[in-house]
Amino acid sequence: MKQQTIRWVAKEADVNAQTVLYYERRGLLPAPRRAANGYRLYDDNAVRRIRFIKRAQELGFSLKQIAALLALQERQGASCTEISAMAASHLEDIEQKIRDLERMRQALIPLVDACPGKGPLNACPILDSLEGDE
Amino acid sequence: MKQQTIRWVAKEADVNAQTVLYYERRGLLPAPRRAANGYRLYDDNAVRRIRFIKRAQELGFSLKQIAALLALQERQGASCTEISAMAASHLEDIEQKIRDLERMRQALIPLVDACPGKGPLNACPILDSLEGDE
DNA sequence: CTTGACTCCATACCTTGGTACAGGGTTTAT
DNA sequence: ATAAACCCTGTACCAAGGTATGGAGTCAAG
Repeated sequence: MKQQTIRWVAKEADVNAQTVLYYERRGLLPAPRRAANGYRLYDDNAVRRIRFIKRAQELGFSLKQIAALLALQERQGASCTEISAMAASHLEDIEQKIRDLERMRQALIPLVDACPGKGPLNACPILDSLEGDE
Repeated sequence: MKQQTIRWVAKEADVNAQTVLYYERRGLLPAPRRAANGYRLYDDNAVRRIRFIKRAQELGFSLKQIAALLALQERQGASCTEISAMAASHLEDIEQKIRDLERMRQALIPLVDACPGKGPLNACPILDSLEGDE
């Protein structure tokens, strides 16, 4: 398991080297070992850790949540309970966002449909709606 | 149509007075008339304008997009075409976001279902998935 | 031995939609 | 006349997830 530079780990995990530093500052990556010259030394574990972060981001987790997941993962004697709770809560957040967007969509569709796409603005149903014809 | 202070317009439109200033800086509200002492003077049009902004925000439009909508609304001789195009494009953005969230949801559901919610972490399907069992 | 590529650290900048604060003038009420 | 409450301008701050820049040290090749 040879130790490599920040540029190496960044390339392996397909992120920017700056981003690796950023993750370290955010507590998502542990402070790495240092070479004699002060350079950071990374190994495969660091690559795996960054890939973990990326996958969690793809599932919509924020870096803050991911930090919590990683902390749990590290903690000796932790059980699935908290991980499961976080995932379930995050799933609810996502479902809430979907509902919010779905509501916007349902409000927009009739407006887009009703708008002739030409003609004067004073007859535009979209603007009418925004101007508050309630 | 009597002229009133920033506090009044903020209260009428149900926003913070600071927010009114912010909208002015962002070009969403025109620079208002001033009283002799330099105080801003607003009328009902300003209230309507802020409410327009709020309603557009509820439909998911960004302030930048709203500024564009307002500019079109002001422009003499503008037609529905551009408004319609903006709304349609925004609707597509929303639908894309819904698809993205839906994808996350479909990835999360089996994980949450599979996780026993108790027991050791090394058997947690959620962490397994994030650790990259592809 | 010098140039280019890399690293270090610290700090600034970006977007979005505000909110807060400092330091000053004004207005209103007591 | 003085304190509370309001207004002005300009600036800084917040979250989130980075990206960029500056000045300095280091390392490998020609």
